[in-house]
Amino acid sequence: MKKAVEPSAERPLRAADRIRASASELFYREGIRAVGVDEVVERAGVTKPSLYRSFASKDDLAAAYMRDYDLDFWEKFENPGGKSYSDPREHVLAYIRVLSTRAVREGYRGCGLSNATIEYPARDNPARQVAEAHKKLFRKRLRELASNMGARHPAVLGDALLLLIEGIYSTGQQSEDGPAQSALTVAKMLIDASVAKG
Amino acid sequence: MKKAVEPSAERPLRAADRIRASASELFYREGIRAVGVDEVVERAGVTKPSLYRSFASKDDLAAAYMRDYDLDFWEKFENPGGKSYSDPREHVLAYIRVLSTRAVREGYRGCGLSNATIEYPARDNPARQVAEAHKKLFRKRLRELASNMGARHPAVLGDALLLLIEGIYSTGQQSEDGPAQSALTVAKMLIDASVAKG
DNA sequence: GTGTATACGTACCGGTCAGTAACATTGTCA
DNA sequence: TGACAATGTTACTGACCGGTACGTATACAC
Repeated sequence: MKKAVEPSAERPLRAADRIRASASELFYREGIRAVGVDEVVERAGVTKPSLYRSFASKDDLAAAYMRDYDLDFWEKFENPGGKSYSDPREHVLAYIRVLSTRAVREGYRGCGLSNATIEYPARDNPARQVAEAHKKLFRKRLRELASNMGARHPAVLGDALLLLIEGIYSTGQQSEDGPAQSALTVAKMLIDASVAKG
Repeated sequence: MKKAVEPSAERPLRAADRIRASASELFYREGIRAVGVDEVVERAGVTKPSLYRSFASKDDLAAAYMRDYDLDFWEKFENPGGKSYSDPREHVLAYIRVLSTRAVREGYRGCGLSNATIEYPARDNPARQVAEAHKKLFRKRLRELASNMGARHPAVLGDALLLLIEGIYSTGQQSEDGPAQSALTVAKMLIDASVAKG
């Protein structure tokens, strides 16, 4: 049998992957602009040309970071705390519970996608474009969940939850002991006020 | 009568002030890290040594930008749309109305203070410190207004409003036609659900 | 072994960035 | 007129940053 020419699984971990991992960690913690490519490759234990063989530019690497972040996000959102939920209300509340717990811990750095949007105001930036596409989908998903909850105005409840969640991302970086600790209560208020009673 | 030695009012506008104005505009629009000192002085119509005669470093200039922003913010917050309000509920709603109108317009760039916190994750950064102090005060002020509204739990309503407002700042940059358009409705929901009826 | 492809490293380039030194110019007030 | 304060002019530095030209090591094919 011919040895499979799969683009290599296992193995000590290829340079490109080490770079992705290193970039994800550094870009999230310090911000994309603040981190130089030298720092990325050093932490990855590889050299610069290896980076530019797999990524066309730093912008391209940043976009890859965004895509990785996006994947990771959906895993966390759809299975908050590692569990899956059938009830949309419990689903959203579980995500917010897990999120707001993380958000009040020291060193929390918010949502990498939202942060990138702030670091790169230019619409045509590749990283920003990934982030924008993500947020569009996230909004749609929240609206869907709001609808499944039986909200009178799913669009409004969806937006309310999105505003709340983005508020958690943002204030979580501003201080520990921040408003995120009230987030779960607020989420319940919003849902209960939006869903027809009885 | 001796001519007052006020630190100079009127006059064609001093270099330091032109620099502050230029920096404020550029830092807000493009982000602090993205703007070089050369660009700041060029727009101000002055030269680099003038900048460094009035500011110790770029970080110091960024901190000055934060202080200017802070002043401007409180003016906008306490007198939304140029009017003053005695009723706390109307006051907050007026701010959110004006804010969310701005936030759905193209080119909106959110809150300069929140953005700086994201650009500078390090706690000891001078600009970030100004931003953090500001947010602490803002939270306190919102709690105060929530209390004046007669909220059952002023801390919770204050935090809810803060989360909402930060959510507007953030999502306003992500797209026009964004969730900010629902913000006023959401604010009313939050307040009504938090204030004892009857 | 020799060819070939893959994966990686060494060393460097040009540009930009924050910050400065030294000196010239202007306006104001006495 | 003379002194002082504020600003402009020019030119420079050293660090960093994104990006690249080019050489090297390993492994498999025949």
